[in-house]
Amino acid sequence: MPATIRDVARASGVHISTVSRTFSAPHLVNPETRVRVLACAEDLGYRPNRAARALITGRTHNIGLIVADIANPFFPPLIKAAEGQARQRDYHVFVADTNEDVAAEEDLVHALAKQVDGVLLCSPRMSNSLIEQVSREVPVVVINRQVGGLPCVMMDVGQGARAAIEHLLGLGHRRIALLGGPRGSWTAREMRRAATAAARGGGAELTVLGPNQPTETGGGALAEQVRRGGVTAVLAYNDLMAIGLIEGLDALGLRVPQDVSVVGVDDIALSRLTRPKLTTVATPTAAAGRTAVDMLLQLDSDAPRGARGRGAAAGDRRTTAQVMLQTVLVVRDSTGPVPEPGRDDTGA
Amino acid sequence: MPATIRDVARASGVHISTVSRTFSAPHLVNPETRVRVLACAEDLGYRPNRAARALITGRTHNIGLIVADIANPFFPPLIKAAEGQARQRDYHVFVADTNEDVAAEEDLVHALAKQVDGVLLCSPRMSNSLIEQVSREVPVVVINRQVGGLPCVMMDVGQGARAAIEHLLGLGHRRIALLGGPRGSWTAREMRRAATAAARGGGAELTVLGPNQPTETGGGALAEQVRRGGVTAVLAYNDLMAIGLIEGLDALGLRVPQDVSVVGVDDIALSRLTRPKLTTVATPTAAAGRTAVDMLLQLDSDAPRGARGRGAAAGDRRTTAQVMLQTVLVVRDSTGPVPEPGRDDTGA
DNA sequence: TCTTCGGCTGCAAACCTTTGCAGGACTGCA
DNA sequence: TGCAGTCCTGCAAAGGTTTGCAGCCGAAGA
Repeated sequence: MPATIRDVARASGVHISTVSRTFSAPHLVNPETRVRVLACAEDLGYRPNRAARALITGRTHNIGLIVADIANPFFPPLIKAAEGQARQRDYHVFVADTNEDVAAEEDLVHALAKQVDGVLLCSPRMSNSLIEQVSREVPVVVINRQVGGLPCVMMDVGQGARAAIEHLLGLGHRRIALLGGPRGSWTAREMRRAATAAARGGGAELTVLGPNQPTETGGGALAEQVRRGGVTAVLAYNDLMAIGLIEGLDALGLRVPQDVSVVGVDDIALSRLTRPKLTTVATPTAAAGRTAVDMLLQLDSDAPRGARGRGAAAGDRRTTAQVMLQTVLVVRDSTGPVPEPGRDDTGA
Repeated sequence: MPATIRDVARASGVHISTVSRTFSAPHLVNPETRVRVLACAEDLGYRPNRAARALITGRTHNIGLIVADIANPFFPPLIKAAEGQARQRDYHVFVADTNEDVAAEEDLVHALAKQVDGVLLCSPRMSNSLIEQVSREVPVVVINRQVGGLPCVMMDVGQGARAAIEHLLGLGHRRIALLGGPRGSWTAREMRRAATAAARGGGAELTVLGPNQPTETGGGALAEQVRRGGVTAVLAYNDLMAIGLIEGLDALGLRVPQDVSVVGVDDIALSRLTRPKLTTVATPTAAAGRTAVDMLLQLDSDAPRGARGRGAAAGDRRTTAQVMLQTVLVVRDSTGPVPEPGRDDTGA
């Protein structure tokens, strides 16, 4: 049923190669012929078969986007932005969810490799060496992690963590807890490094709790530890954990921000809707998605287009762009001045 | 660089067709040969090229998933479930976002048509006739809408709305508002129909406000109208609007549920995290995603597999499955008994 | 010993495009 | 009139795979 290039050729009385050129190199075909072909194509509802085209050009005009958990509210804005940017450039995007599983992650990129011109890896959990290995099979741009010389786009959570700690210091807090993220997360390491340094610089004590599941439940589970630790402020790995923690503290009878200040990271839509509204480090997720797509497509057009097969597939011109996006601290209602000493479990 | 079937054939000393069969019809090849071929394939890192396979089989093993807005928290759980189900069946999924735009929606399904075995249309904004038209080009399963005889999976918001209204009636409310959804939404119509009937049955008065943008802002904008209307309870088109409304009411000095009861629809993760926790009609979005994928794949395997080209592409065996998923009312903290009469703007 | 059959493998066409090469029709110039 | 050059078009190979058909080999039955 679907019309092929041959049907159009027959209908318009030209050779298939002319039809092909009408679409892929219009300047090579006589204007009159072109309009005739276009008219027939329109009539028959012809659309070039991308798979067949990919077979010979080596360009699929698809990209893959691999994330740890689609339902984690951090990702949808990124996915949306990436998809929009890609489509504007006439690319379609495969979205895949690894469920935070390393093996699934690897399988996925292999499975997708032949079908895409490149893959976006969001907050991958794979080891660096594994990532480098798969990057030899298919062009890769990494989001939210720095791995070797691979192109990547990061959000400066280090700076964000520092700003958050300084904000807390400014409110008088000196005993602060950091709710760590998942094992193997680059972001988690960066935050820890920066937060520790900032706390030390401000003469405060920072205790690290974790690693943890980066979810609401993961945050809630730490409420008891936070209470026992006697800290007056908490920086959480992300907003979800911060919100979970606030819930948990509430259940223990601790109020935010009167008893404990809490700051999150990401500024997901949700953080504006909870009560208290969450103080958080806003990460430019949409910009990251767009930038990553641009980088990937750039990489792609730099690649040796004609040299298919054995050609120097990669390595020649390693575009080693690594961009760092700025974060900004958004102060809302979940942080406040350190409580007066003399409370049950806060005193020295 | 990537190994082809030919490389494997050469390495294992058999014809390419034998390699092909090793993968797609293993029982046709001698066990010894098979292990040898498999070993060579493994060695060379060979993976069948799906595009080439698609070219001849007519099956891409891809599906398309078209949603109005990836960032709307209603969709991610559905996307996640659909993607998981698809991949389990060895399908990859294209996700595309229409930004609530009808034209984009149509373009998208045409653009995707050649590259997928079927398309999932989530809460489409296209007209019925347009949907039926595109469904002749590519198999379609519609989610959250009933259109002609097309296969679809719906969530019973009618029943949900009825349950919500009955819950409110039970709490003594007799003046209730319905916050309508976007124009052209099937769900919105169903809710309205059911809610009106239920209210009338219970001797209550139901005023419909809308249509509206199905967002937090859309809900917030109605706070003033709700106050002026003097209603004691509100059923919102979805949780986002309900939450926005609660915010708006709060700004006007009205407390939920003491002054006004609010019920949402969807039970997005968010609704458990706001204060007060939202009473809402839970819709089985994940189940809907999985079911829709199953239906699409079923459709696909029913189709005349061999008869490519002119064959009876559709129409023969219209699998007209239309499944309706149950919803359930989740009572939390945003609904309560009707306030005592005598308050400023509630009295008759 | 001859046939038959089953199990396995090779052959080649087909799927739909793109693209280097060559050829045809024309134009303009000498 | 002849020639070079330009524009356009057709030819055919190529890309990686599947699959109907035919052929080979060996075993079983007669």
